[in-house]
Amino acid sequence: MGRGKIEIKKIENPTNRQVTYSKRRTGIMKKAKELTVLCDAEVSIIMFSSTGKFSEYCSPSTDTKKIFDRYQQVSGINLWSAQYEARTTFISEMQNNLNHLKQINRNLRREIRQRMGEDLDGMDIEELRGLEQNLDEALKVVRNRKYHVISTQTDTYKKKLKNSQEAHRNLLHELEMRDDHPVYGFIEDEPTSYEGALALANGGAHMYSFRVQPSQPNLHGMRYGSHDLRLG
Amino acid sequence: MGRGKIEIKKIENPTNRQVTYSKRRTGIMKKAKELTVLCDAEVSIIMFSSTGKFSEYCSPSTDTKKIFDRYQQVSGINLWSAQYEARTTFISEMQNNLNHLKQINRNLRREIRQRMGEDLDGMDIEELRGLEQNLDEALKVVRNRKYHVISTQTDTYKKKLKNSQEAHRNLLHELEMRDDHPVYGFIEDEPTSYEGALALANGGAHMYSFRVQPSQPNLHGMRYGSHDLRLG
DNA sequence: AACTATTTATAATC
DNA sequence: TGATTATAAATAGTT
Repeated sequence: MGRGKIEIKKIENPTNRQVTYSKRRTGIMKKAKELTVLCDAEVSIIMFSSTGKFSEYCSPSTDTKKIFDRYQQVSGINLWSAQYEARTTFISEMQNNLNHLKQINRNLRREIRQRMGEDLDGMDIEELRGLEQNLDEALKVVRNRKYHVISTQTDTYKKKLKNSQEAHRNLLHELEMRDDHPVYGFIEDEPTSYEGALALANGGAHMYSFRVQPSQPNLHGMRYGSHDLRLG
Repeated sequence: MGRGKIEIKKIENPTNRQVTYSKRRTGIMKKAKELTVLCDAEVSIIMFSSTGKFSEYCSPSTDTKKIFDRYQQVSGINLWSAQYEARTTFISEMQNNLNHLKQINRNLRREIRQRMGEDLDGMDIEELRGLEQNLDEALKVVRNRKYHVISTQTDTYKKKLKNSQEAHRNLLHELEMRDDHPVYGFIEDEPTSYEGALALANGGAHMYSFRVQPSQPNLHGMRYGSHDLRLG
């Protein structure tokens, strides 16, 4: 339609091509609008000119995204299904892992409660006897360990004290040699015997202050008693 | 264009609407093809009629997916981000939950190991003392429970035995009364005393066979000893 | 689905 | 670019 008929093939003159693109683009968009209104249709048009210029039309009742979703459903072409479905699988597997872990944690908690003498109602004699023996053995090991730690710490303390005393004596000696001034002796204000340390360890105050760094900060402060751990 | 001018508004007659849709759809598709060829453009058209019929056109040099990808880049609109990113967030949160659960799992296992007298190296005297006391108390509770269960079972057993004996006597009595035949007396082949049952419970054979149904089947068989639980 | 009178789109031109 | 216009193309109403 126009002053003359044209052959439908690429317009080589870039200016002409651009002009025609502009005119025909307007025409298509107008037609799309008319179709939308006249026929109550949903239409999405996306186009790029040869120079990369982008234009779109979308019927007002919807948006490009909805058209896109519907397109996928109808066409069966799933444009991002590969990634999407991979994720669905992944999520499903994670969900299973999560549930499995929760179950395991519940069991572990129950075991701890039983090891604390709680929740024993469901146990038969065999199980109770097994638990009793296990606790008995553990108690012995823990006691031995405690005594071992106490004696080690006492030894270390004695050694340090001895070194300190010696250093003090040497200092005194040096001072006496140099200035001939009399100086007060070393004063003991801590128990040095193993027995003393043991007594304190069984109920006394905080004699030893070098605490081991807790390796599980989120459990610290509620070990051997409280089990109010969230999540599972 | 046609026999008469028409107003651009929805065609109420469904048949007319469908006919017009069909004619104009053909027209737009033809225009799109011409535009593609004449102007070397990329065009994507997706449309749905009011009856839900789907049609599409895409310039042959490309495909709808590429057009959409390009559309996303140019428009900045992310066509699938909403669902996709929601999943990303969800996965991330699950990952955190999983890690948290794993950490809790490790802590619970460590506590069990320590309650079994293992893995005590990192514990200071305060902690060891706390554990020792806790084990000691638990042991007492478990022992009491065990004795309680044993005595209850023994009582039940005694009661059953008594009933059985009585039934037997009654039967004998009835027989004697009826036929005047001499019959062998009741034979005891199980210990009936509390002391006997206790002795067995502390190391003997499986006298009591009524086992409680395990409420954690996946832990059954490795309680109080093995902790080879997977996952975490 | 074919026809055709008419409207509409647009190629060439300014 | 934008307006004009002669003409090709599209299509509304009809068969």
